[in-house]
Amino acid sequence: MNLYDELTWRGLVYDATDGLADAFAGGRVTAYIGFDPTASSLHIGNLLGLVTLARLQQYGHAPIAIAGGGTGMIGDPSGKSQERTLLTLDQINANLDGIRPQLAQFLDFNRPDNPARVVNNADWLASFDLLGFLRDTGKYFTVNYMLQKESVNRRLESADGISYTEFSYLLLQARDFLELFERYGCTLQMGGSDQWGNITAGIELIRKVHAKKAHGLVTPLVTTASGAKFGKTEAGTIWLDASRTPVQEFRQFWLNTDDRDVIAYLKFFTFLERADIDDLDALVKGAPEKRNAQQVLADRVTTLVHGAEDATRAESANAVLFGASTLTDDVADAASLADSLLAIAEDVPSTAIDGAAFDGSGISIVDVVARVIGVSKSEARRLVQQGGVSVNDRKIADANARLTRADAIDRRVFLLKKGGRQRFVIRLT
RNA sequence: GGCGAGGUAGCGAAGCGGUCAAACGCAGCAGACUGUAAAUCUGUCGCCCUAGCGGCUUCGAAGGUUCGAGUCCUUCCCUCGCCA
Repeated sequence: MNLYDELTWRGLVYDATDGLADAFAGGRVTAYIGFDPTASSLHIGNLLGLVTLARLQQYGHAPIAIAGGGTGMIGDPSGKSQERTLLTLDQINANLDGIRPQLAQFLDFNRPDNPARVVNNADWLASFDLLGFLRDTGKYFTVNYMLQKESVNRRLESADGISYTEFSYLLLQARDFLELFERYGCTLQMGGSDQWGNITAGIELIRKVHAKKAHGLVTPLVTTASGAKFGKTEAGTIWLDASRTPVQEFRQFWLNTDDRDVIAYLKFFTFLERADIDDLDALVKGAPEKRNAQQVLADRVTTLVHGAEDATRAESANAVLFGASTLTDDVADAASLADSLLAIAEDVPSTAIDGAAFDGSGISIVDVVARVIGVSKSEARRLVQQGGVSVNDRKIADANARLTRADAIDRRVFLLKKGGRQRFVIRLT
């Protein structure tokens, strides 16, 4: 299968310029995607672009990831209904330091024919002088053209309007494409569907300045069947940085994927081939409760982002945490169960509590829940009373209940469950 | 600068001077049902406790009127619209 057909099969082609398939077929294409340094870590909303760049490289094309140190100074109005808060230069630089290695992780810099590049557009954008920019870049665009862009137009109609700063953003991103075209022969820009306007502006600029044809390809917005925003959970954004989103939690996110989404995600985010994905598709349809596709998705994506070692650790930690740990009173079993829970404590949400607190009359369940889960006592009490809390697989619905050392598994560890999918290990010290 | 509208819990949006911790919707959380899925139904959704017709802090900010203010008055701040 050629690259264009593969991208199409995977559902990654939301829109593309005419002739892109021929361009792929005609030889090595240099392509880029820009990433905004809005935070010190990328999140899974950026993942589709990263994986797509990697896919491109596998087919022998040359990927460039732009870390948007320059455009980040301005703020892309695309997909935003409100003016953005400007980041300080210090913040941007700190964020760039965080995301650069993440970008690099997905790409191969050592391929002799098509090495990857990570570049910072501040390298050229920051050094433009205003008059020069207006003459060299601004002159190529009519305001009429810019006003027609969806990102601008929507904001014109909104009550908040759009600042001159963000209005200018389009020119900067167009300039990026031109710059990469000139420096590296880059002829393709990719991005999410909200980037189409920015991308076509760059294509226009290259056509006007060099009379050359450049291409654009945008991927669809990743959606969830339930209508929730992709990449967000009750806990917030799913980050690629393990210090922000622990590997175990990252893996859980993928494991909890809706049946209706899982095949699409496998196509988007993994390198599995068509036959394998078709097999999984059949499994989802035939035996959805086995969650085979979700398992594979979780394993593949976690391995891709965090490496095989951490992915395996997360998998085994979750196996213990969610395993059918029938908590018996058998002393030998208790000891081994306690051992296995303590062994995974570092990889899962866990809290250490001074064991002495459990002596005598012990600690109230509400206090334990509030402390371990990190909610107010009112909320902890509510959780308990609504039957949402169990300790060592025993539901505790009495808000006045207390936990003592004797309640602990082998007198040294508790397994606390909140609702159906949140579990915490409590170590007595 | 002038005129007008408005600022209420994460968001949206009600709210005759008393029974307003504040209707309702969304999001969230929990329960039932399940498959660590979805849908549906139910409950819940400021904080604290000795858990009660309990206490405390909230309705842009500060003052004031009143036995009592989200609701009235004054000043200030902010947002939006129209006009200059």
